Formats: sequence, C-alpha cells, structure tokens
Amino acid sequence: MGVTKTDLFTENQNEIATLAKAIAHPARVAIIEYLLKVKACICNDIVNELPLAQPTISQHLKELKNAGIIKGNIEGNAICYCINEETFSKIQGLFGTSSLQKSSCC
Amino acid sequence: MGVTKTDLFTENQNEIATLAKAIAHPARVAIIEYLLKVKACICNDIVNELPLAQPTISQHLKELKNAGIIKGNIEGNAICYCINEETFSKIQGLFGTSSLQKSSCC
DNA sequence: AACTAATATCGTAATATTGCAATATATAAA
DNA sequence: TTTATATATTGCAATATTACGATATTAGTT
Repeated sequence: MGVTKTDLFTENQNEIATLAKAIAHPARVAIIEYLLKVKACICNDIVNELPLAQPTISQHLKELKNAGIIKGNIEGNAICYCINEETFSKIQGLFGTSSLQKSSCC
Repeated sequence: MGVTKTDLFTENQNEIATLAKAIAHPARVAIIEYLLKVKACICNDIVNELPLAQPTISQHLKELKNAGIIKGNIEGNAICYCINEETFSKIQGLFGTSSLQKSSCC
C-alpha cells in the first residue's frame, strides 16, 4: 500500500532506512558531494550547479535537512547550507564499519 | 513526475543512489542485519523472522538481489540467500570513508 | 516604498513504492 | 503421482516520490 510499516521494525532499523532514503537520489548525492567539495558552505550555487529547477532543489535540500544530513543558516537574504558533520559521522559509522564476517556462502 | 532524471547525473552518483535506495527500507535493513548475523546463509527463516507476508519479503529480497547486495543459491526446494560481500565492501567504501574535512560551517 | 534576488511553498501531474491475497512454480516427500 | 513445502509472480489498492510552474516570502537595494 505504499505505506511502510515502520512500527514493525526497530528504531535503529528505521533510522538506517531513513538516512539511506535521504541519500537515495542522485540529485541529493550530487548536493552532498558538492557541499563536501566546497567545504565552506555555499548557498544556492547549488541551483546553478545542478540541472534541476529551483523548486526541485529546494525540495531536495529540505529532505536532506529533515534527515539531518545538512544544515542551513540564514545569511542575509540567502541561506548557507553545509554538511552536518554529526549525522555524517553517524552514517560513516553505520555503513562503514561492519560486523561482516568472511562468511563463506552456500 | 515521480521520475528521477537519471541521465542528468554521473554514473557514480546514480550508483550510490541505487545502493542507498536498496537499503532505504527497514524491512530490507532487517534482512541485511539478519543475514549478517546468521553468517551461514539461511533461506526463508527470514519469512518467519520478519512480520511481513511471504510475497512482500520475496519482493524485498528481489530488490536486494537486483542491487547486488545479496545473492541466492538454489538448495533443493529452498533458496539460500546471503550477503554479497563484494557489493557490501563497496558500500562500506562509498559511505564509510569520506573526504569530509572539518569544514567549519557558516 | 518599489524593485530585485534568494528561497520556500502550493498545487498538480506522472510515476514509483509498499503490501498482500491469490495463484503459479518447483522440488522434495510420501 | 499425490501431497506438502518453499519461493516467485501477478494484480491491485493505497500511498509516496519526483518535478516543476506559479506564487509567496524574506531581506537587501535603490
């Protein structure tokens, strides 16, 4: 039904899924890569950088912000977005490290 | 329009997004965690393990397989799924490491 | 105050995802 | 060969996502 049964899973599982979902779009990957590249947090050069309309980018930025992956500071009439390192570290921890064993498969 | 403009982004960005999308559901996170836990690759204990109907799980398994995150071997009348370590390592590389600098934000 | 630039929100169309009942398929067991 | 078990597929309803034009908002600028 297009409705994920969130309540059937652990908080941790839902958190991982939510973070992954925020990354699960090439435009958002591109935004993240761009923000990582230009270290200092640029505002909406992103709109000029990406081949999508301004409302579309604004929407993607909102999703990234909701997921806590980026944060935005008001700076005059512009808004300055940047990577939220706290969340980013968490992602690295969740996906990077792993309890994966060389489990010989079937 | 619900249609992602894949052609506007790099292959790498699309690959990351696709892998993230495969993980972007708590049921699939649960499946991955379970397969990591029981090292030896169990078949559909997964159906008994998760609170979802068999067709739903079958569908999630298919998506994970399409993304290359798991693989399945036929074993009698059952199918034995397990983590595809190659892809899993790639994920760890993509998300784990990072060129993230302590970029003081705005 | 009127104008401009930067960003967000609304509304909507197109498409994708999720979940499952019903059913099909495939293999083993009796 | 009938029966049981394991898994996949189909079809569909409910909901979510993506994209963007139009429009609002907000804050500088003139």
